[in-house]
Amino acid sequence: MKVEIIPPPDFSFYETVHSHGWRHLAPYSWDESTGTLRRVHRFASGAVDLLDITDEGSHVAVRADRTSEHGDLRRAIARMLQIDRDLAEFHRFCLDYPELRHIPAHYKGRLLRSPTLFEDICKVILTTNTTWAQTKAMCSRLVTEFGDSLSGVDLHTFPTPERIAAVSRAEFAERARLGYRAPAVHGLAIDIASGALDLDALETSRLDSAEVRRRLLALRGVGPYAAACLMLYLGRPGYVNVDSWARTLLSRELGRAVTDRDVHDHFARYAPWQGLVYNFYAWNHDEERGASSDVAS
DNA sequence: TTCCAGGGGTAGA
DNA sequence: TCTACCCATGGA
Repeated sequence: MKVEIIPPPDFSFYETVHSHGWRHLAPYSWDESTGTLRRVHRFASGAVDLLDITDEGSHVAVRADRTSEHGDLRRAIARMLQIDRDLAEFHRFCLDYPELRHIPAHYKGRLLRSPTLFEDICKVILTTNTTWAQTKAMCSRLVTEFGDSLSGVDLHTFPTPERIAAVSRAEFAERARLGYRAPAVHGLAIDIASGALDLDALETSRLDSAEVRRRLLALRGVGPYAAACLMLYLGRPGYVNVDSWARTLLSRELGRAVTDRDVHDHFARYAPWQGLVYNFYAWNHDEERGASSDVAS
C-alpha cells in the first residue's frame, strides 16, 4: 500500500530527518541519494513490514508492501515526524533573534522520533557516555538480537518491551553488550511489560513539564541530559540537553572552559525554547561534529 | 596502558 | 548544590 500524508505548510521532511542523529540508529536508515527514510515497522497487530518514507513535495509518501493497516501507520508516521507539532509560536520567537532566523527560514523545529517513547528512551540511554559509533553498534545489536525479523530479509524491528523482558538480565547483557546500560534498558522493558510503568499515559498526560521531567529522571539510566532529550521529543522544549558537544561549542565561543551551569545560563536567554534552540545550534555543526565522532552526516 | 565518548548513580562535603 | 569516584564497552 501507499499512504500519503499531507503535512502542515511549515513542515520540512529533510530538516526533520536531519534534526539529530536518529536516522542512523537501527532500525532506521537513511538513503541520502534518494531521500528515503527506511525502517522495519511492527504494527499493533504484530505484522511486520518495511516502510519507505519519502518527500513527494506536497505530501509525505509511505510505502509498505505487505500490510494495509492505514490508521496504525499514519499514527506511527505522525509520531516519528512530529507532523502534528505546532511550530508557529516557536518560529515567531526565532524571528526576534538574528542568530535563530535560519530555524524558521528552513522550517526547522521538528525532531525525528521513534514510533514509541520506549524506543526513544532506550536510544537516549544508548547515547550516554559512549561514542556515536558505539551507540550505533549497540542499537544494531538490540535490533538484530531481539527484534522481529522481516521475512526473507535480514532486517528487524526495534524490540518490544515484552521481547526484552522475556530473557534474563544475564542473557540480555550477554547478547546486547550495552555495558552498564544493560540493566537500565532491561529494567525499563520489564516495568513496561509488567504494567508497572505506563509510558503512553506519561506521553499523553497533561502534567506540567516539571512533573514529566521528574518522572523521566526517576527512570534508571535517565539523568539530566537524557531527560532533556526526551522532554524535547515530548514537545516540551524548556530543557537543554547539555552534553560534551555543548561544552565544546560554548567553550570555543567564549574562549574558556565551561561548566554545565554555564551552558544552561547561556541558553536561558531563549527560554522557554532553549532546549529546541540548543538542538539546532548543536546540529548546525553537524559535519564538524560528525568528523569528530563518526557521525555519517 | 591510559584515556574517554552525544552521562548516570552515589556518597560526602 | 558541587565534587569525586566508579561504572561496561571498545576505539584511539
